[in-house]
Amino acid sequence: MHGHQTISSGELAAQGGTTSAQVRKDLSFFGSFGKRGLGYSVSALSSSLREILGLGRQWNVVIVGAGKIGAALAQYEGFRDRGFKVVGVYDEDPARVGGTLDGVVVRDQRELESDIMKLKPHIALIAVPAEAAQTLVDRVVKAGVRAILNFAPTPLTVPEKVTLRSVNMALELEILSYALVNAGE
Amino acid sequence: MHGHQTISSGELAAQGGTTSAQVRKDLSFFGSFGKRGLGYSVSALSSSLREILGLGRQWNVVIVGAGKIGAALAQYEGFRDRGFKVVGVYDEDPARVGGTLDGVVVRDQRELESDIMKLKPHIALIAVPAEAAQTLVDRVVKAGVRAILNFAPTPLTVPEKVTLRSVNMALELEILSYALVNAGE
DNA sequence: GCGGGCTTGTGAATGATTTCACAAGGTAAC
DNA sequence: GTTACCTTGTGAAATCATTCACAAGCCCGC
Ligand SMILES: NC(=O)c1ccc[n+]([C@@H]2O[C@H](COP(=O)([O-])OP(=O)(O)OC[C@H]3O[C@@H](n4cnc5c(N)ncnc54)[C@H](O)[C@@H]3O)[C@@H](O)[C@H]2O)c1
Ligand SMILES: NC(=O)c1ccc[n+]([C@@H]2O[C@H](COP(=O)([O-])OP(=O)(O)OC[C@H]3O[C@@H](n4cnc5c(N)ncnc54)[C@H](O)[C@@H]3O)[C@@H](O)[C@H]2O)c1
Repeated sequence: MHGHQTISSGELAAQGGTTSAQVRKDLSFFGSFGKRGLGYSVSALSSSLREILGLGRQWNVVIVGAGKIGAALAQYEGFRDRGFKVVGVYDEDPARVGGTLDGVVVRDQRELESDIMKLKPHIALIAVPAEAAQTLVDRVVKAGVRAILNFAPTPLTVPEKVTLRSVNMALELEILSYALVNAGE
Repeated sequence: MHGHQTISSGELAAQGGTTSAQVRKDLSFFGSFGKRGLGYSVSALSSSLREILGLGRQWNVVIVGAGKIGAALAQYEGFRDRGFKVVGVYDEDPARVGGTLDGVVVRDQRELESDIMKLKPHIALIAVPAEAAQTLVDRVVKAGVRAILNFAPTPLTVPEKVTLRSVNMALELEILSYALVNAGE
């Protein structure tokens, strides 16, 4: 941020909107990265965290559903920049299959299982309507995917060995709605 | 779900992936909605919660940034279905200004302040590049918006009276990355 | 090499959240 | 009406998370 070589827990806390003690406790979970009296070396901390988070390497991603949000995700530079590479996009709509999104061709969802066996993607993004989401999750899990990020606004279940996270934007708006109704109390 | 008239805390918990005690404690924060021995009336609970969350009414939303994610959000039916209406979309790119997204015309970001004063939207969605996000947040706050949902992967600050929530998809992927690296330990 | 000034790493204290457990109250069958 | 059975609502206990506070360690100037 300032081009400093080193940064203190207090400065990190200010940037992240938390407290210095919190930053130190969190980092101490992984080990001791700081130097007393000085703080943390920005470059050493950054590379240690990248290592710990598994960001040194490339992760391959498939996107299921090439609609509005699926297309936006497929073309999102923020993923590529961070080492997440879209290796496949799938849809059931013949009008979308065969189209191209940021260099990746949209393929028929019937190819999903065989492609996953072949490409061995690490992560699947689920961007289909809520009604179809569980079915697609079951299919990618069966084909071997162990990490899923879901955008459909519906609860999903996965086996224990699979990590599932969900982004629920409508819920976010409902939380804002509640905050607005209860503002100034 | 089953067409039941009534539902127990245990069934709600199973659906939401939590525990029955948790459901009852959470609901008790707002009042007593259940009948002992029977559970909760689905319709009464649903309308009470809609009331409490402020979902009876329509909330007007402006979207700042008509790029890939902004366009997807502008056309997202899930928002309209839940009473969130997109009343304006803004961009700085002349190639996008004047275009139409789901019936809403994209307007020049220079009109942002005057439009907000006029339309009085309740919520702003920020879908511009990270570098521009804080500036746009400051502008919509100054113009009177009290609730913001941010999609740019950057920390933002707002005055205390304003509610800010952020959706950080790259962070979600990093969490999955960490889970994959530490799988089976 | 020594002392002053900073900042880490971490136990202990405090605060928040979740889980437990059960009395109170309701249903329904007979 | 009585009994057998459920489920809520909620204090108390247990767990989890944050904040406090400070000894230990490191840098730097002298
Ligand atoms: N658009 C948004 O901004 C947005 C935001 C948050 C969440 N979501 C959620 O993301 C999901 C997709 O939303 P969208 O707006 O992109 O809708 P969309 O209708 O534009 O896209 C859905 C796509 O999924 C495809 N599809 C349907 N069934 C399929 C199947 N079995 N296999 C493969 N593909 C299938 C459809 O052909 C379509 O292309 C929905 O669950 C929605 O609630 C969307
Ligand atoms: N595409 C995705 O799936 C995705 C997912 C998560 C987060 N995001 C984030 O959302 C933001 C937008 O991403 P995108 O992929 O839509 O990028 P994009 O480049 O497609 O869109 C950004 C838009 O913002 C406009 N813009 C730039 N400065 C502006 C200003 N001062 N006023 C008004 N408009 C302005 C640009 O003209 C462009 O149309 C980024 O911060 C990105 O990190 C995108």
